Amino acid sequence: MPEKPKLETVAKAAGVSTATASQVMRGTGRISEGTRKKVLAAAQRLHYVTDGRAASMRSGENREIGFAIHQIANPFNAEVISGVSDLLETEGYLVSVLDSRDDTDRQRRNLEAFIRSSRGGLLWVPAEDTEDSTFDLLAAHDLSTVTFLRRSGAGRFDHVGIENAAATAKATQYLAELGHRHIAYFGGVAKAGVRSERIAGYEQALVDFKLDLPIVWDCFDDKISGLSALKELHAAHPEITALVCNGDMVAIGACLGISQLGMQPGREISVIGFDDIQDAAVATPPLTTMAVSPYQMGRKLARVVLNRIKDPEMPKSISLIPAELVVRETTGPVG
Amino acid sequence: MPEKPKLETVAKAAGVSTATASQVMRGTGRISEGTRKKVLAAAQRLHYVTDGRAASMRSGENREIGFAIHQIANPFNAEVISGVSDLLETEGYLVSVLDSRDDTDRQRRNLEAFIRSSRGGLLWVPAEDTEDSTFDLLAAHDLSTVTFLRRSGAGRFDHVGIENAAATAKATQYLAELGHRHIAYFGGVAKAGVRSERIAGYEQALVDFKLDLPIVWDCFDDKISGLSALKELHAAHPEITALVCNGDMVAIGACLGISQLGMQPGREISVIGFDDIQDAAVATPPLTTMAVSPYQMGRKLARVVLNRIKDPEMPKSISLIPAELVVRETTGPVG
DNA sequence: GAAGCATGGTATAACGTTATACCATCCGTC
DNA sequence: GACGGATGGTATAACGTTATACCATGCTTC
Repeated sequence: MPEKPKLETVAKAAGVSTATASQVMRGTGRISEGTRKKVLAAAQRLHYVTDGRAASMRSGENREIGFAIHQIANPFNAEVISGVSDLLETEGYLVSVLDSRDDTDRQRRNLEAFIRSSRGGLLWVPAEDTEDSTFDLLAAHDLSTVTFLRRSGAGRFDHVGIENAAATAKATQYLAELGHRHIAYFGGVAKAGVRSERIAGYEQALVDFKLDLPIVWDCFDDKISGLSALKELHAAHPEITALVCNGDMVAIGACLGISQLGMQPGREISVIGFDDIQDAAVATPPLTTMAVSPYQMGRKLARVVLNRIKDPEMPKSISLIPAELVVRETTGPVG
Repeated sequence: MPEKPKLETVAKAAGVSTATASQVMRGTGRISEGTRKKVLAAAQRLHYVTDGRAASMRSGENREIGFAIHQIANPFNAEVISGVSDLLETEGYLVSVLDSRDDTDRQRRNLEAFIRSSRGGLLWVPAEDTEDSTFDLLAAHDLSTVTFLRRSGAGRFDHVGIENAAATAKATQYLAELGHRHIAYFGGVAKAGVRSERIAGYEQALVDFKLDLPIVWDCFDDKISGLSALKELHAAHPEITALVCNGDMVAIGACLGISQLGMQPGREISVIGFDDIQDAAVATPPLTTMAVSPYQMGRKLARVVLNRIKDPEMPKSISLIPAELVVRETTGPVG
């Protein structure tokens, strides 16, 4: 295996200086067609690839964007990543993903890695319970950072998120209009962040429609947890006829539980999910849910970070995207 | 916002040379406790983080490993990533993921990015139809590269994969022993790679058990495609009583289709999936499938790349992991 | 043919680390 | 008190690029 080729190798092979070779590789347009061809041919032949570390150190530019995410194994997030990369790729950037799995230590190591390598920009879904010191660390190194979904950091970063409270209020209102009076908030465990915003919207709607006191039922946001938690909830509160859920996975789990109890989702108990993941439409029965387009959110996120890179001085922005009620078959009039 | 701190800043603040500061940060153990404390304090105060580009360029080491994957939005792959990172993190490495979505152009850009940044190691699930030139490119830059799942590159890389042929042979054998004679291979579209290995195992078993001629039914590997493809298959070949599937998603889709046709998976038509994703166990009915532990495969993958980094001269290795038949409720005697 | 200018090439000093080699002290020993 | 060996600190040359400034050449133009 030959030595890794560097610019010097290419330049020598083409019979020019490294300065010239560099200009050809960057396409400054100052080099004559003849020498350009020679250099390009040599580069191709030697499989030359610029050393991005040296280039980025010298030029201060880095076209690799980091995405620090809380959970890669999540179809919603996967779609977001697609949206982000599609847009950034058209601008010549590229997105590398680090998964913290909602572990704050791992998250810190991941973010430090992004700082170490001086990524050109940083997209970040902060883990639940992220320490203030982590926000401080990031603020101290001005990478162009955008927080996503979970807003924190005291306005020191751009943010893209969902109108959570408005969404759950809308869901609750819809159920109220169908005649439901005993509506629970179902799923999730966090006390702060996104979930607390959603619970706030739900509680506000209960007040507005003069409904029963809120019941918030904790459980992890996956199908299996949702299934067993639904049974517990039904045992403890048989009066409940409708659920506003923290996510589609847990909502589908709840529907499974309802079926296993010999009832039917949308008849005895209505269920509204959140996210509109792919499975929601093909679940049995198809799930009523609050839809936000993760792909579109990803594109928005990309646009925000590009703006920040272009103009680091611009005041921080906040973009909140509304969720839309998609009625399928897990909701119906109280009966 | 203050300037980004560099080693010089820290050294000055602590009243020592950059050489000393560097030694403290790296923990060479040659520096006295007193100065060590001073430097560490200054570093902390200034939120100093080593510039990995400079460090890696000078030292030739890079503790960031790249994972070029064909599809991030895939629960199997997500588990693999967890396994890889867990093991690598204990060794002080860190895994960043690039998703090519089975697009060979995007894949090439991604791999070039890894080469540009001289990642310490490279894990790679080659996209279907990867060009030879891409393998050449990688071979020319000896990053420690390990291919995963899809074997190619003419033995120039280490490889970790699944015993595909043996697995589908085992699945087919099990169905044959239940009395099935008309067994189809269901799902997938690729003509080469993993799927062709699996089809080979299936066909071999048909021969061994003197069964009907093979029927291979193409369709994309997701639930919805599986659902409609099953109906087409049943219309075209009503004699078929069992399916060996290319993946769990498509198998679950097939089960949905069977139900919609008024039959019951495991009764009129038996179905065996592949992968044993989380949903397989909670599907209705629970899916019989060929299980491989993605998490364990991830750990294996990590071990292989670590060995390669430690000893670049060692001959290339191939590790094939067997799949195990997990019997649930979608298979039963022919009847 | 001298002045002015565009064109195309190059020498060189950064960028922020780390590895090497070197130097100053101090301590103990005979 | 001269010598040998730790111990702990530092000056300096890389690593592979790119930006800047500079230089040589040839072409206009009057």
